[in-house]
Amino acid sequence: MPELPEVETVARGLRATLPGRCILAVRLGKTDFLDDPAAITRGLPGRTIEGVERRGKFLILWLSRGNGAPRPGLLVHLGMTGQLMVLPAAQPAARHTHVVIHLDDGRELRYADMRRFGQMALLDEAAIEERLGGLGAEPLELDERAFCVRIASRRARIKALLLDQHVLRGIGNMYADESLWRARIHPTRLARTLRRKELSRLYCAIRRVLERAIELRGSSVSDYLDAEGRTGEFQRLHRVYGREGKRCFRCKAKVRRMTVAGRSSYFCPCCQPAPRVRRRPARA
DNA sequence: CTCGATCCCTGGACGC
DNA sequence: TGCGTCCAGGGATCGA
Repeated sequence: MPELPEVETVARGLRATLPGRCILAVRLGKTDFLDDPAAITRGLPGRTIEGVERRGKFLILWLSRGNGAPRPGLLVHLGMTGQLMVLPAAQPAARHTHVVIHLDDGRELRYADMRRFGQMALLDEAAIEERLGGLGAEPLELDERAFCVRIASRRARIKALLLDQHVLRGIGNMYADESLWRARIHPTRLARTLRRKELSRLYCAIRRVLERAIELRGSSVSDYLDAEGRTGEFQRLHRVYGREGKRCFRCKAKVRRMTVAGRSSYFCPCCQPAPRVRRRPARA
């Protein structure tokens, strides 16, 4: 599952090799996940890739503009199973490859996505800004005070807030659970009940987890691969995610799983004590 | 504002 | 061996 560290790893891989390359042609497979397939096949050829940016879980390939027109960009979201790789044209395409972008150096930028939960759109800069305008802050560019301001007054459960891309952008289910475990906070705690010390622990935990995960090129739990086709290694440092029934690394209690905000949440019932009062709609 | 439910999609795990 | 069923989840959307 590509979250911030995985997308950052892909972005770095693409940034190392794509800028300056010109797009010769585009070939599409299944197109049901593209908002405008024709815009992509018509609009990409002839453009030069100028830069690669990540925003939350989105990637933007900035492209050369034609005669004073607004700057175009290819906006990409990897969804659950999306992979972007730069490979020699001679190499056979992997299964579920749905977008092939031919480059002027004999390589191809390929997008494969088994479940097609991803997105890809060719838009001008204003449209990209508009589309991404609702995103929250970059977790690694936010100081502790600003983090507290965003979280402290909210009534929602902390896990739901961490997953909400309008609050912080880039955190998904794995890194939310890993951060909450490190901060010793139960996923159903209401954000506004978190004490200052807990908020501080959570802020630090998020930073450490994301920074370390980026160093290790992300987590390959299912089929995540980076732009060069390599796996990440941070899954080796996972402490709770996917470890239901196994022993907590801190206290040896058994890791539990419950659904929070519609997603599986793994936590240690001992290190991350549940809130005492659960909200129940009063019913006469 | 916050919640749960629903949909999109495929492969892998599981039960019989 | 083979089939059916369930589940995983990012994000959008809808109704409560």
